[in-house]
Amino acid sequence: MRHPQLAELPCTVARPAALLGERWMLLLLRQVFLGTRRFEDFQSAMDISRSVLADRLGVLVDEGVLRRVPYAHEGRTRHEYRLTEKGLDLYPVLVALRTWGERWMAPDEGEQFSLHHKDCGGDVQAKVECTECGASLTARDVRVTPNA
Amino acid sequence: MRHPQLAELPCTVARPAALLGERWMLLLLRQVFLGTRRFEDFQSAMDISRSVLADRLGVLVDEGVLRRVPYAHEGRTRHEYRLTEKGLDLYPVLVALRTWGERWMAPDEGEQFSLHHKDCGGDVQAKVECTECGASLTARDVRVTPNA
DNA sequence: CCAGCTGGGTTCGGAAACCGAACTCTAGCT
DNA sequence: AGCTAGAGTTCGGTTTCCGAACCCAGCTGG
Repeated sequence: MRHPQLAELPCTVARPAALLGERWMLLLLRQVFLGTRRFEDFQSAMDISRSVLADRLGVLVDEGVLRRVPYAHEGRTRHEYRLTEKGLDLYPVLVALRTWGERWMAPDEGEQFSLHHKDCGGDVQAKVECTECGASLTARDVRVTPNA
Repeated sequence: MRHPQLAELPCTVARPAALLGERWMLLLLRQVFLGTRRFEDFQSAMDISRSVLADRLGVLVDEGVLRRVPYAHEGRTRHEYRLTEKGLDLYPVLVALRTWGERWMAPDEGEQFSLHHKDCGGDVQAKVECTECGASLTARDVRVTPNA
């Protein structure tokens, strides 16, 4: 199973994992959520090669995670890449990465940036929750059952 | 910045993203959380080449996400790969992927497997939460501030 | 009106990563 | 001693990635 074919497995973990597990994808999304929108800005922020950057942005646009929006800049039409609804909905994945990174890979210098709830100023964290009883769960609290 | 160097950035999103954004890593972790432990089982479940599988498992062991545990099997010593505490703590990332996949990439056939809270049987979901007020947040509810 | 600059890419040839198949090594079983 | 099975390692050929160079459209300045 070459990697591309994995994306067609009928599994809601494998499919996103195959898409976001491509090199650069998560880094690219991190950058998007930090507010980067333009080709040149991605390129200088991440130091990725132009051809691969063009390719990855294209994939994300094809998948409907980003959309290419024209806008006026100094009297010219330019484009920027913006998150769609589908893309915005990836936020928990990125926050989960950060929550894990904070706990297990924290750099000595402390964080580059902070996240706060706009309304109350509180800290932001990813959690796994039971939709029934509202309990906060770890892997050990969950039972996996294969479907028919 | 070649991809490997990204892992040394002092950023708690970039570092995990560089590790898990390597090809196969997320798929491998999915498999681990589904209960796969042995080399041969990973190989047949994912159809990854043996050399790359050996390499990736090695990286995860070096990073402390997995540990190689000897155990007895039909009177012989064998090894299996098991999640460490650090590895178990990646659960929210995988559940976040699944929550997103369910919403945006669901296959027609329905899910391969279900997740339920052992105690109450309820459904399991990843969420972003404010640790202060407990509100459930989206990307739009969060303010990003660069640190000094 | 033509050269130059800038954002946003595409097109190379060489380097790195990946692949399947074959090989190795260790241990028990016959 | 020979066979089997798990767990890798090695090897030659194919993809994918990279940096650098090139392309194109639309101002700007001379």
